[in-house]
Amino acid sequence: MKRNSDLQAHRMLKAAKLYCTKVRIAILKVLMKTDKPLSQEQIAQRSGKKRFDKVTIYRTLESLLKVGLVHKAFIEKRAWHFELAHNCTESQCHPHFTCTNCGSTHCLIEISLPMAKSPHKGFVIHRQQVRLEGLCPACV
Amino acid sequence: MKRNSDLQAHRMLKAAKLYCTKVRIAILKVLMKTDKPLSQEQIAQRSGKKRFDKVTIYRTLESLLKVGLVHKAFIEKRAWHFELAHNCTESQCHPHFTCTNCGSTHCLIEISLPMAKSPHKGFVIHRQQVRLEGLCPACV
DNA sequence: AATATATTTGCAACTTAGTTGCAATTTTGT
DNA sequence: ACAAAATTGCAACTAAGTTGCAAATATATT
Repeated sequence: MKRNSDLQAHRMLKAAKLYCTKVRIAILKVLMKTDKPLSQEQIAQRSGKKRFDKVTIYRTLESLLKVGLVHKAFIEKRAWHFELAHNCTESQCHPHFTCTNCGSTHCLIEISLPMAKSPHKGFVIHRQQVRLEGLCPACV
Repeated sequence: MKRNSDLQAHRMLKAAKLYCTKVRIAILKVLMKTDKPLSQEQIAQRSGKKRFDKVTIYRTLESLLKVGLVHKAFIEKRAWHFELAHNCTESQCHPHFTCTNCGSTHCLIEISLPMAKSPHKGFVIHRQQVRLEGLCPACV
């Protein structure tokens, strides 16, 4: 019995011409169920009792990253965090907010800043990431 | 024979009520001489033949960070990078640009984005960091 | 200048995040 | 069901950063 999210994951992988493997589907489902960027450790914890190897998870995330299905978010506590790439344009994702008090991270999808304009010096800007710090509603 | 930069480092530390130690002065001088954020490894390499212990460097940077003399910049290659806090306002530093081709990082001090406005949800934004990706003049 | 106190430093050992090589397994197209 | 291509899991490793503690240094006081 396949669920909606399974089918959706399948579709995403097919569209990206990636093999539909258990790990990839499991990870996509984990990311579909959350609204926060997750570390490999968090993904491992949430992807079912049969814990996948961390190497596999890293490699899976890398393959999903390469085809643009997920994004890497700024580090908190020195670990990369990943999330589905929905709601993001090619050049800009939503800002990520980290609470300096409790350390939690939130995606502020309501906010978007104008893209930085390249200075005359010959830099070509492709992507922009914004990270915000402050107090979350629970800690204000 | 003390140099200008020594005196300046001394003054900065005095003003911040920190002990004027060799490591702190050496690190401040290293950071004064560069316009890019440096990792502890890079700082170690540049702070003279008598290489300071990395623990010491990390702790020194932390003390400088706490009094606001330096800033931590976004990670590249999974390592924190540090730079003098000059040219930064309380709420926003200049954007950091990383070249996706050669991996070099530049401080784009000419650019500044408007501060993000907090959404109504009760988030209080204190600081904003912007990271840019693209091609540097050498790689265009 | 000598001393007492407070702070900082260096060492060793450890943790955490992420990577590499390779053999075994799984997925896909036929 | 089979072969080719891609993915997975394991073990071992690297790189970044941290902790505890004893020794060394900086500062203020005499």
